[in-house]
Amino acid sequence: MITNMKHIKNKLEAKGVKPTYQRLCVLEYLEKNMNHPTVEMIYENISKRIPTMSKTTIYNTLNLFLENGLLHAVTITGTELRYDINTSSHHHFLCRKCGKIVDIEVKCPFCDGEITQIDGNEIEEIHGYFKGICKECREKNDKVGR
Amino acid sequence: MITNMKHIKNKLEAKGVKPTYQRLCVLEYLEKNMNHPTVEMIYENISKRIPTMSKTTIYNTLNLFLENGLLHAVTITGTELRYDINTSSHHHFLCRKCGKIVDIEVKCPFCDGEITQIDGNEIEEIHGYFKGICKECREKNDKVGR
DNA sequence: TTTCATATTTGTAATCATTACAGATTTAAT
DNA sequence: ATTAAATCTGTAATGATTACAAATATGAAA
Repeated sequence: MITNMKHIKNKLEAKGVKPTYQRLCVLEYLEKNMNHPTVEMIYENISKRIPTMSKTTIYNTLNLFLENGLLHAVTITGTELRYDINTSSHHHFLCRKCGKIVDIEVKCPFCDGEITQIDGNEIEEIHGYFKGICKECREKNDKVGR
Repeated sequence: MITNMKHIKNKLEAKGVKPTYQRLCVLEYLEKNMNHPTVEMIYENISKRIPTMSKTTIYNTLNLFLENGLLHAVTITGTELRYDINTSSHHHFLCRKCGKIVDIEVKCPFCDGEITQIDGNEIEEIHGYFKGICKECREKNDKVGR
């Protein structure tokens, strides 16, 4: 699947965000890399193409995208924010061994948006986080143990 | 309800943690303040009683408690860790207006511990985070708007 | 009780993620 | 082409957390 720049541009304009070159690059990276990258990962990659790219611009752009609903932030590690282009309702799994974050496509009673408040608290966002050992790390561990 | 030091001491010893004075104070504070305090809040309060208390000791102690299952960490804000003495299965709500974190006692399919893995990933921890406007902020807002 | 090894605490410095800010550059309309 | 506004850049500041080494406390052995 090829993510072309025209599609990226349309996506920005549809949300009322002016499509600058830097913004196009950030959004394109996020569409190609859906592994919930850190700011550092995004910066490192885009710096190769745009050597003058500033990390501040990455932060500004990501915050702008967040405000306009182009992204979701994942706070699962507690020490850094991860970014997720997949804004549909889903949960996340963090492996405590390799640090990988994977999407969890699982139904929960809150995902469908039917429940709008709990105990009088108005719900705008729902985040489900699982932590443990991922499939790959478990299999790797089994081999070593044999 | 009075949380006496003897009970705190027993709780530490039951988990194999040597009950030093600093550790007793941190655990006592957490039992009395179940509003998911930050490190700063814990430090500020205990400093009043123990003026020599070091923030590093707070961090060391909290990490020790985490390792020994005396606490849970809440990563809901993304920029700081919050600490929760309530280690039973429950979820959290963060108000984007006042920043308050409240416990959400709601049943979800994962809370009961019956589901131990998803897509081959072994689940050790489950965290449910809701974000929105809390009951108090909503009511306050209604009054102003009238 | 003294001695000594070990664990704990303390304070400072370092690190890492993020934001603030001001100057430089680009954009878009006139 | 001019010019005002928006955007980008780089550095400095902030805030949370950890690293580390010196100081202190603890507990067992003599």
